[in-house]
Amino acid sequence: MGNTPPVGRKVTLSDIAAGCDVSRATVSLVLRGSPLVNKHTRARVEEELRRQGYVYNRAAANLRRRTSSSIALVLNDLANPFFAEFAAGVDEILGNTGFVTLLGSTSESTERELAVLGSLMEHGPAGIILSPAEGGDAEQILAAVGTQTPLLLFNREVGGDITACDHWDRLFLDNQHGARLATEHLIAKGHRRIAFYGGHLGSSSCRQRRAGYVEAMQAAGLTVETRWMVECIPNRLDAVAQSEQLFTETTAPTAAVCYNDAVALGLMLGLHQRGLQPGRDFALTGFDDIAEAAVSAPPLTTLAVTPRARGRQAAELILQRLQEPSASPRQTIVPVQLLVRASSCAPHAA
Amino acid sequence: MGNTPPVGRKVTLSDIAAGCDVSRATVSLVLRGSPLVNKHTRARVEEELRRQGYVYNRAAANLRRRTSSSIALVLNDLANPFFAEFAAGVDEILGNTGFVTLLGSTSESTERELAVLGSLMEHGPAGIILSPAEGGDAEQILAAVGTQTPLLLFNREVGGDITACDHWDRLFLDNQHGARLATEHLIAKGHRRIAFYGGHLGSSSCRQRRAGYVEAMQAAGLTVETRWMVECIPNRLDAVAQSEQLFTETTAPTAAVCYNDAVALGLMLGLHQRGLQPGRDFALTGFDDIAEAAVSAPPLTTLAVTPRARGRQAAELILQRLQEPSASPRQTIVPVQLLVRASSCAPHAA
DNA sequence: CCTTGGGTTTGGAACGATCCAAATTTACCT
DNA sequence: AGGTAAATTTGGATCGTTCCAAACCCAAGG
Repeated sequence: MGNTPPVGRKVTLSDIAAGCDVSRATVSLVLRGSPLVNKHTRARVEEELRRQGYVYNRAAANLRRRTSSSIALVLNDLANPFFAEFAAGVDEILGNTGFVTLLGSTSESTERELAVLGSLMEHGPAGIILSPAEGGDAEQILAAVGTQTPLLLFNREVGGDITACDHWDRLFLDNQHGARLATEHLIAKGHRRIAFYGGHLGSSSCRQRRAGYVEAMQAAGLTVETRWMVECIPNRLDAVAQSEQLFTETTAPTAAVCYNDAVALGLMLGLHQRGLQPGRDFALTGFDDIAEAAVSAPPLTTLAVTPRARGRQAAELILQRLQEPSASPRQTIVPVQLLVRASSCAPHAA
Repeated sequence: MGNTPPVGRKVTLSDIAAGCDVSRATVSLVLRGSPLVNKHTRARVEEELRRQGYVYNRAAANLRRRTSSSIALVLNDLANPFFAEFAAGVDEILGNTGFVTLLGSTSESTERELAVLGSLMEHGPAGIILSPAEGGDAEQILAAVGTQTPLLLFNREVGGDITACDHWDRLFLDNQHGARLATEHLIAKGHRRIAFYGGHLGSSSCRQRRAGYVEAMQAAGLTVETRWMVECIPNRLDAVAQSEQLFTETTAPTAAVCYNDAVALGLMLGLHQRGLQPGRDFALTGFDDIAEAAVSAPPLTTLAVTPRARGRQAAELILQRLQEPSASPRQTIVPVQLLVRASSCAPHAA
């Protein structure tokens, strides 16, 4: 009874139509649950769909309808748990909405970022969520993505002539306020010689966190020593390597606001190597609240940014943008929360 | 000079053809770098492509050519650094090869896994890399992905009737041997009362690791106490909660082989709470070598699995499969390497 | 018996690319 | 100039779906 499904080739809507003797158009209506089609034909068609194991070809449909059902997610560092959580959040929402996530990881390389964006654009995503690589150029990115596809910039500002991109939506953490909170917390603990440790000036988040630190220091009437503002690659390894820079002079800082948790954990190791015990001889704070922060020795005072929730938020923002393509661009700054743990002790010996 | 690019609509190959007075076919040849087209026409067309800001529509091309340029990557837990690194590795290779990664994260839910697979299949991926959720059913997965699309199973076996899926490629860690190495190491340190801590029996990797543990214990003539084989959800939180189970009897173990690093780190916390110092009063080993393992207190002895390299390998395996669709299915077991750190001390007091 | 009209169904032209066989131009040789 | 081979270009069909206007069916009403 009935034809057999085609071999080797995928089952198409025409196969179904032929299989139960109706037109392609009718099958298409059934697939989309149109109320136009008669109950009995619908049943017959649905049976045939099952029988032949039909799978919908969304690419073909998208082509005809001039629509898209994918969102590109381009991240500067997927391996970083912060972004991995973020990606999980994005995918969670997109999956629920019938969109599919096109992933691109740039490993912090701007050339690769452009290549990835170019490649993803060829798949015609409905929108783009981009956490840019450091040192990227706004105009180049704009050239890669065009003006038709809405883009949500996450986490970092991008370099170059930004005015050309003022129609992009933005989702940023309140870096400045977060760093200010951390600094104020250390000041309240009694510290006066406080460093800002780690990060690259190339990234906007680092500049913003430094600004928050400076703000708090000045508000408290404390002097900001430029030799206590140390740059390093924001990972554990370089953070260990550069840590000695804090102790070159006779008067060393007693505390440090660190660019992020990875840097803070690296600094802890560096302190140990100098015979200092973090959380007793030296106070420090991080940023991100990665899983490790709660269980390091000592547990790390840091700023919670709930990356998974940020991912969900980013997905929702881009979906909203698809609803209203011409609404004015939106910049969202999400607050961060100070989590006090044992690493931010009072100064050891006065 | 020349027409203006169309507004609102995307510029197509026909626009270019019209813009420089050649046929669509010629433009198509230029795009694909065919040697057939004359130098001068090529230059003219390329200029026009630039001028109008053309972007290739790969979906349309794929439709016509009956090909695909995407690979689906479905992971049970993207937020886990192990899988995040893996995903980064996959994307690294795929990106270089002109494929795009369709991401799907299932959060360890089998219903969601089926939904995600179904949704991704509609986009017609050339292949699938799947790290299945716990407790999934082979036949259901097979029904979702069909027999046309090659699938690479990563990290875990899947439940149910596997015989139906023996054409799937597989990439697994050598869990059994890894756990055996860890256990032998602890035995060599002088331990005789060794527990196997954490993981779910529902997952094949846990069963394999337990098997390796049992193997080593029996080979050394040591008894395996079933009350020292404790299950827990493989995350830090539950690992802390369940840790007391190791100490219910008068004779407690002096060491534990842990299901993975997260569990081991949780157990460390649990030990602290009992007043035991891991790496001095109690020895333990992990599995995975997550970033944290090297810097925990004490640093964790564990099995390195280099997830990023696994990701690259998975991508390469699936690409090979696309080259030779009918080659016989391949099962790859990758060796793991024991990294000895301070957590695996000798027994404290005999 | 013919009309009217709601409920269903349908052919054929899109969408944006590629393939293929055939047409056109150019180049070269007697 | 004429003829042939090589180089280049091209129309039209096609991939799997959706849209649209038109066609079909059947019962009720005049």
